[in-house]
Amino acid sequence: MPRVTLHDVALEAGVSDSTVSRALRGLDKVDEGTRAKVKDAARELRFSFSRNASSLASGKTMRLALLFSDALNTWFDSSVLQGAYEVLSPAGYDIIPSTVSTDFELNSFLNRLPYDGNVDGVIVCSINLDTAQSKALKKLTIPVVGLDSRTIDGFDASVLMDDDTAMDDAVGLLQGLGHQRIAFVGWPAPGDFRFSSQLRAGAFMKAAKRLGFDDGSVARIDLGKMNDYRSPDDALSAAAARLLALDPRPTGICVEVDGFAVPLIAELKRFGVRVPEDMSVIGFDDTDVAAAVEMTTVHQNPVEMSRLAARKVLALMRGQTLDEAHSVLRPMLIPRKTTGPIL
Amino acid sequence: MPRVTLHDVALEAGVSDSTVSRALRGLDKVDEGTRAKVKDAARELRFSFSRNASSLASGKTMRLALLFSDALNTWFDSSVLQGAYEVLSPAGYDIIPSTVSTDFELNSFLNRLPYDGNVDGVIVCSINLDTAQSKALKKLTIPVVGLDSRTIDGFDASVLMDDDTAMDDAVGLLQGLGHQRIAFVGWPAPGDFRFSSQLRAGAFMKAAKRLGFDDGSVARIDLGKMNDYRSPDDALSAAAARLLALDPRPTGICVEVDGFAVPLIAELKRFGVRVPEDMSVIGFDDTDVAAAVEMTTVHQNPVEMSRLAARKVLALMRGQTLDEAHSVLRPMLIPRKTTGPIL
DNA sequence: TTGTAAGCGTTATCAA
DNA sequence: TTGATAACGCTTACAA
Repeated sequence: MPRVTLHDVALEAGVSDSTVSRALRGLDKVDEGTRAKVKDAARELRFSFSRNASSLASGKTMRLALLFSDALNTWFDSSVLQGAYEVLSPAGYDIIPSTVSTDFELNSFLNRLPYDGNVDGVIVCSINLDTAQSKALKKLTIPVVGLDSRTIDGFDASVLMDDDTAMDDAVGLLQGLGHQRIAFVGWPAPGDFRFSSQLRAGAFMKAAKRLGFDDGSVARIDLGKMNDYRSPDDALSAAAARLLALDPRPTGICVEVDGFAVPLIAELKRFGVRVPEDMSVIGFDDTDVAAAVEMTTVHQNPVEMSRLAARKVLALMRGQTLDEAHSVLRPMLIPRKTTGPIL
Repeated sequence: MPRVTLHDVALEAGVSDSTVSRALRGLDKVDEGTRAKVKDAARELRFSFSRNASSLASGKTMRLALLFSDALNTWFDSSVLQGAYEVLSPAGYDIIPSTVSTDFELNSFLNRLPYDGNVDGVIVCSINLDTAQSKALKKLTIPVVGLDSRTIDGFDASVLMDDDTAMDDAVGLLQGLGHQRIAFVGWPAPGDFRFSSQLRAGAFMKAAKRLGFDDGSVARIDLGKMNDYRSPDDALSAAAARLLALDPRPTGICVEVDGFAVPLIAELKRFGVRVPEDMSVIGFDDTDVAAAVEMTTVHQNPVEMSRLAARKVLALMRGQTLDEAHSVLRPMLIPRKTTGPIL
């Protein structure tokens, strides 16, 4: 099956190559009559552009890279994929996902980028860059937007969640329900990175302080990295054990992500701790699972966040300037059945 | 930031362009001394290949298209993305997801493909092709593998689940628990397509017959398409209402997908039907949500299926032949807490 | 409004 | 083992 080229269409339509190019790309300064003729020929021959050739000639690749630090089938990452696809695909862009799980991989990615020319833009997801990495980004000629990153440094644009306010809401709910002793349970992240973990734990401590909890009544459980455990179940047991060992034992906890909070509740039950009678639990994300078990959680919408980020790269790739380069979204606390008053 | 080209490296290393190309691609017939020299120059200049130029010259794009009929952030599709990424990325391939939701879109995709030359292969996911479409595929010069499709017609290779056996297991469990009246609840699929719905409904009816249920004791609820409803909640209410209207009312049901089964259970509870006391429910997929609510379901592993499919395209793209082009995987019934004996 | 021709950055063929 | 040189399929000045 020999490739049908622009030239074939030109021959068929009886015009020059450049006219075909112009006609098919919808440029002006083309007689509508010839355009119709060309389109007919193209349709008949089933012509479609070689993106490679177009890219090579024009310098635009019409491709965008999405960089993740976790698996593509996680709730957050797959939502980002979908959101980005929704806005980029109609604009004619292909999206190309990649993942990195170590700083080494991240650095290779970042180092290759500036000289690479294989994509027109990048969305970087849930990755916190260090100073050197941010600096590397600044040298790029293609736009890079950060999504769910800690800082906006180095990014041409970004979309972040306001974790502080969310945490105020969450801790505020526990306080309002009468809880005096509270704790934060960090999620053992996969890979080398610390994600936003440190962020949420820090936000929790700040919120607690702001709301008047004293040091003795606030605990923080840091479980390290997932790789430190033989299995996710082990991490879960560790979390439950450490929680119950706390003295005084907290009656209200925030768990960094829903995906860890839901099985933790089951694990707690196994230890004889009822939720919410003995302990109130608040998660973060509002995934399907959280909704299914009616867990109180902090809702965020990564599809929407990603659409916004994609609109930003798109504008930047088109050479436009953004009126608001850096957006901060407000997550929303959804009280459900895993939080209750002190009995 | 001017692009660093192969030529720049050649200049730096004091050799010809072609030598750089050969050296960097690891081809033989290159003196190891010069190769080292070239590599040094490349590293120093931070050179990386332009995929576009390589593709144009070589005819290989090193890109693979993934075609879905549903959103990228669904459980199944995102798992496929991840599985494919795991095997194709190390092999140097980029993966490019696209979605189609109408037959028209599907046809445009298929028609463009053969003359397109923008990808080296395609994985088609959960899409049932009609005869004309299968025929169109056969003309392609790039390999196309089907994943979770109804038939293997037109595909160079495929990975399917054995829905029949799974259904035998599911219906068998209900029967074993003493249920005399059973029903299948179809999931109102989004978009134009019917996915594997018809397949599972059909498999259910067959399994029931095989196990000795007579026509009067088996019901099948077809809810049409999601687009027919104002909201997913409406579809849910419709399902529950139709179920309860059944006379005699079934005591055991199979629901096409977990994602519909879980909220349906909640809806049933609202109607005063307890699960499993009044009605046993079996789902399909074994998603996180199913596990979280301890629902009996039929487990399948789309990440693993996708890895297998990806290995197949990869081999085909490399011109190898497959010893087993078409694989059928066996799903597994996981009994949990939504099924119980007749009380 | 249309055509000519020079790239774009590689690979591949053929000589050397 | 290396080096010219002609593709690859398109875009884009510039000329007509």
